[in-house]
Amino acid sequence: MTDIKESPLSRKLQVFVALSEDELGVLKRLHLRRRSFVAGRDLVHQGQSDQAVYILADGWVCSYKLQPDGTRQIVDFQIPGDFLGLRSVLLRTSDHSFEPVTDIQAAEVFADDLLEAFEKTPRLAAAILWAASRDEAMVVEHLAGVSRRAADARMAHFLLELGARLKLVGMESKKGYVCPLTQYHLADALGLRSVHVNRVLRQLRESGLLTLRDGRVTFDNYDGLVKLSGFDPAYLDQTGPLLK
Amino acid sequence: MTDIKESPLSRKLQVFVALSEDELGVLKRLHLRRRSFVAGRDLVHQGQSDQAVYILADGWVCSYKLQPDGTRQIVDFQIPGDFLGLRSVLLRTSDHSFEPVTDIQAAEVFADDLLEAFEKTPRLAAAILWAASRDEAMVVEHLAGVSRRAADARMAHFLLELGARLKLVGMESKKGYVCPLTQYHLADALGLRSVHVNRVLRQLRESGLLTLRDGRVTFDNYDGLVKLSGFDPAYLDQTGPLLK
DNA sequence: CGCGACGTTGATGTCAGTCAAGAGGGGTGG
DNA sequence: CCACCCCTCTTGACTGACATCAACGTCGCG
Repeated sequence: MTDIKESPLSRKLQVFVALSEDELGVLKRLHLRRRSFVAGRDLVHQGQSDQAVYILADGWVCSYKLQPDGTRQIVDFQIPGDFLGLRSVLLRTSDHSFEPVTDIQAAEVFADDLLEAFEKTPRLAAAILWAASRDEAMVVEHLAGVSRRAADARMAHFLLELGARLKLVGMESKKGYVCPLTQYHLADALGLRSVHVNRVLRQLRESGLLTLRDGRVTFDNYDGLVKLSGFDPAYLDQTGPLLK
Repeated sequence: MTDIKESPLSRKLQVFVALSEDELGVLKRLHLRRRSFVAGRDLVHQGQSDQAVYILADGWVCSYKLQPDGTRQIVDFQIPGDFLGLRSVLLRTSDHSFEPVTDIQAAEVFADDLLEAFEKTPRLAAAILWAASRDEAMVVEHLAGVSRRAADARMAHFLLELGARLKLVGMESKKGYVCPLTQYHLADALGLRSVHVNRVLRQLRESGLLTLRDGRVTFDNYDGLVKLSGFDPAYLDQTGPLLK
C-alpha cells in the first residue's frame, strides 16, 4: 500500500476519528512487518508464548472454536482492517483458533510495539479500542441471532452485517460485495447444516431478496432484507466519545 | 463482611493468585461503597455518562440484550464476586442491560479508583483481568452451546458451568447449589421457550441426572451430566501466567 | 481420467415451538 | 378472612422448521 491513509484499518478508524499525520505515521510503522498465510492452514495463535497481533491487510479469516463432538462454531470473521488476536494482548484470551478463509496478507505487530504506540497516541488507542468493543458487540449480536432468529432471518442479518463492515473499509459496492465464504463456513457460523444453508439461500434468491453466487453477494431487495432480519446497525454505529 | 478474605471476589481471585496483605487492603477499599438493588428493576448502566463499576457481593444478576421483536437474550449471569460493567471501563461497552434476578448488594467503584488500584497493585489487576477474560470465554462457549447442543445437553452444560463458577466462591455444596433462576430466565438464556425448559427439566429429573426444585439444583448423576453435555471445564480453569 | 471440494435437490424424521388449559402459591385489597 | 390476580410451573395435542440420509451435478486439479 502506498499511502497509509488507504489501508483498510485507517479507512475504518477514520470514519470515526480524524487521524493526525503523527497518528498516521505511528499506524504506518505498525504495518511494516508483512506476512502471508495460505487459505485453510490454521494460524495458531496461542495467546501466551506468541506475543504478537496481526492486522489483516488482505483476505478473510474466521475465528472458531472446536466442540468436543467434532463440530465447530465460527465465532466471527475478520476482514481487512480487523485485528487478529488483539484481545490476547489486552486480556488473556480464550482458546480459539484462526483459519484463513482465503490466502491472506497481514501485518505482524509485537505486543510491546502496540502498547508503546498506544501510549504515544492515545487517540489512536481509543480508536482501536472502539473497534475492539464493536467486535465484542458483534459476538453478542451473533449469540442473539443464533438463539432467536429463524434460519432465513439469521442468514439475512449476517450478510447485512458483513456488508456494513465491508462498507467501512470500502469493499462494498452499491448493492453487494465479494464474499469468499463457502456454504460450509456459513453453516458453521450460523449454527445450521450446509444443506440447509443451501435451501435458505435458494429461498432468499427466489423471494427476490438476495443472491449469493460465484463468491458474490447481491442485495436484490435491501429493504426487504432489513425487514426480514430486523437488522438495526445501531450496535455497529457507536459513534460518540471519539468524535470529541 | 468482616474479613475481606472471605468476600466472594477475593475467594475467587485467591484460587489463582495468593494476594498479599497490601493487595487485600486495596481490594477492601474498593468494597467500601455499598449499595442495594431490588429484584427485577433494571440497573441501567449506560457505559458513558455513568463511570462506575459494581462488584456483586450478594444475589444474582443477569445481563441481557433486547431484540427488536420483543424477546430477550440473556448473555450471562453474574454471581457474587463478579463485576458488573467492568468492560465498559476497559473498553467502551456494548449496550446491554442488567437486571437483578434477586435483591442484590453490590459495591460501587468509580472508574478512576479502579484504575488507580490497578496501577498500585499490578498483580491484583492481572487477577481481575484474568476473571474478565474468563467471562469472555464463557460468552463464546455460550454461543457454541446455543448453536450446537440439543436442549437437554445445553441445559446440563449450563447448570454444570454455573456450579463450577459457584464453587469458586464457595456457594456450591457437594452435589448442588441454590439457584434463584426461574424457568423463564433459563429459557431466555438458553434460547428455548419456558414450556420446553419445563419439559427438559422433567426429562433430566426422570433420567436421574439432575433435579431443579424449590430454587435448588441437585446433581443426581454428575458423571452422566458431564457425558451428556460434553462439559469440559478447561475454558474456566485457565491457570498459567498468574501463578508465577 | 479420477478424485475431492463444493453445491443442489428430494424424502423422511424429530426436536422444539405453538396453542391451550389448569394448578399452586404469594400478595393485595375489600 | 376471603376473593382475586399475577407469576410460575406443569402437562397434553398438534405443528413446523431444520436435521438426516441419500443421491447426483459441477468444477478444478493432479
